[in-house]
Amino acid sequence: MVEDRKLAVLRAIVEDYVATQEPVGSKSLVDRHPLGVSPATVRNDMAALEEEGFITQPHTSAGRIPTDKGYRLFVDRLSQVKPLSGPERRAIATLLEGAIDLDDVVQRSVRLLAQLTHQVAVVQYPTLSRSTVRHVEVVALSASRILLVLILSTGRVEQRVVELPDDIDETRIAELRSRINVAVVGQRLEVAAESLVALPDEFDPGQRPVVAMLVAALVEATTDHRSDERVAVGGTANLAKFGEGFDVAIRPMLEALEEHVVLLKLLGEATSASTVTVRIGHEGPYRELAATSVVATGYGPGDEALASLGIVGPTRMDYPGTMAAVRAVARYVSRILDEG
Amino acid sequence: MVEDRKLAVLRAIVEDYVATQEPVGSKSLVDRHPLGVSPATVRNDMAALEEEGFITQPHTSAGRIPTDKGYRLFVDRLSQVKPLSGPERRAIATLLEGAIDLDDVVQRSVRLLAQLTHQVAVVQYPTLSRSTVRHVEVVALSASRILLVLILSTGRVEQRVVELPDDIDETRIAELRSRINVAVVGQRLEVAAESLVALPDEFDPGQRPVVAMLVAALVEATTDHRSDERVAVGGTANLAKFGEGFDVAIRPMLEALEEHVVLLKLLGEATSASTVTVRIGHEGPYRELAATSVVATGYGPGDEALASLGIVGPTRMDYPGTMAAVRAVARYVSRILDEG
DNA sequence: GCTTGGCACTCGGGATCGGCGAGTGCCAAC
DNA sequence: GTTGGCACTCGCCGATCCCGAGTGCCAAGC
Repeated sequence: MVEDRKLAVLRAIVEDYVATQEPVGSKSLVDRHPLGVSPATVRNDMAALEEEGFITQPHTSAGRIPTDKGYRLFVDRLSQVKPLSGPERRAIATLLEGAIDLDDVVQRSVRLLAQLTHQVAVVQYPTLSRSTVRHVEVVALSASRILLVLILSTGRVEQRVVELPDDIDETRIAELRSRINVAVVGQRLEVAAESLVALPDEFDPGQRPVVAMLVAALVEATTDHRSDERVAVGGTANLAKFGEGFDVAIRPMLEALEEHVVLLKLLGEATSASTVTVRIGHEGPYRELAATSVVATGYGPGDEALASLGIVGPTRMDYPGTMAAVRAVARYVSRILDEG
Repeated sequence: MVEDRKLAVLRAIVEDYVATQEPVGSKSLVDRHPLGVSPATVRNDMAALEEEGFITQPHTSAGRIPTDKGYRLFVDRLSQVKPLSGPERRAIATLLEGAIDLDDVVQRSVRLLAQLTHQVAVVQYPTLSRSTVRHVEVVALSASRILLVLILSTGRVEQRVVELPDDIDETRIAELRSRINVAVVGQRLEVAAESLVALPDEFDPGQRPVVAMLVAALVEATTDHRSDERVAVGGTANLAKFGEGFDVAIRPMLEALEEHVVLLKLLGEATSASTVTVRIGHEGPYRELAATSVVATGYGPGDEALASLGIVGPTRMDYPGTMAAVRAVARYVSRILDEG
């Protein structure tokens, strides 16, 4: 079947190009792959593939390299997922299980991902808005200074200091603490914010101003999405692999990595926890990143995606291996979050 | 005075080289600086400076560039501190004052430093060991799971979950909370750790195992210096300025930036809060970083250095400007920490 | 009708080479 | 100690050339 062989040729081109970083010609292709046909035949197929836009020549009289469209076809139809090796799985499991707290989980994941894929890894911190309130602590730092500590189901801790106009005694604080907790523990953040807003009305008129101040600080802490934008980046040193194509590839990537908003947008397209999303080259909104691809997926306890993680690298990358690594890490992280 | 002019020549060479990135010759030197002598004279001085090891020629028949020794002399004796502009000072102040919590302060500082210096900025999180305990919170997550939250004077929060063998009721927890706080609030971490170790003995023998478990977790949290090693890195995109000398300069830097331990060692030499330390090229322990310099200083409330911050960049950098920026940021950050 | 070997052609990359010019060191004169 | 003059050095740049990998096309073969 001719069509099948054409696809086999495309697959072979992608694999060779990713491995060697050099345009691949018809001769070397038949040498390295058991296609069972002559170079001339492969040339015909290549001409057809080029016609259809899957491959291109950097210049006349050079081999072919895949286009973004070619990579896309490869990723969608030609690549089978490459399962991780046993040792790799074990390494992931043991490394992540040693994590102490949420920060540590994120840090470790990002390192892990960078090591496994040899690319730049990006891990978004779990979103605040989808997590629930585990506990609210009210502490008197001095007679009129109150420290509020908000502990979330994901292990995240937010804190705010509130300066009160008047002194307040321990009994009051204890009462406040218990009533606030009764009102919000176990609720999702958005819901908790609503419950909080209604809270001052339940108190004596005399106390309401104080309660209102505390509530305001808490609401601010729950609705402040600044921290949603936190990401950890790792494996930047892998950029050094390039060497060639500096301006085209590395500079824009370094810039993007600084801009966490951009990163989040890139990752954000991948919201489902069960699928690995691949954005190839120009497919994204950023023209400067035309030479880079993003492989990302959501993660979180259950099948609910609290946040995304993934890698950013050159379009010319090992997609099957990378996708497998991203998926594996996402699963393990989700499991850890489930237990914690 | 001849010796004076030789130093003036050195200063001019450093300034020109930093500005143009190109070896500077005798002719262009006299054109751009009011030395009041002819190129020939400058050549004589240059020969002497080269003899003494302050400058060198990349190859015969090229201009001169400063050696590490030349930069050292320049930094120590020839450069006068370049005060920041008013707008710059104001920008620093307003940006840092908008910070919400410790994390935010660090993040903002690192960005600021990167922007001001156009180099890669590194800020170490305040060391745990020198800060004091502000509050310890004990929260029951379930009947037998306890969450410990340790809040420090620097605004840092550490948390640990402890699984108890038996259930524990709220009264006990309240008692534990209050006694633990009485024992440690206001103490430095090392002291607090000691107070904690003695604590179980004050309880009934029946309660001691539980107390001991909580204490162990707290002691671990206070003495765990893992978190001392936390650093924030920013401005990596500034590395793209290089372009040339990729392998020699950028690759090792990217690698060092990944290795936080290495970074800390580099910054760590700068422990004093009042002086800005400069390490030039080969002066440090890392041979791979021979093409890079570090400008760093300590910071912290009062004159006590809780941690370090600084920048890493090519030896060929604007030392006066960079030193001024590093010092200014350190001062403002210290002030913020003082108030918070 | 696909496949294949042959063949002329293209063109980028590396090697070679010569001229240009910035910069030097030295020396004699001031 | 400073200066102008001068011969010399050597890296950079552009021009030229050649090689070889790779192509497209065509005619013959299965």
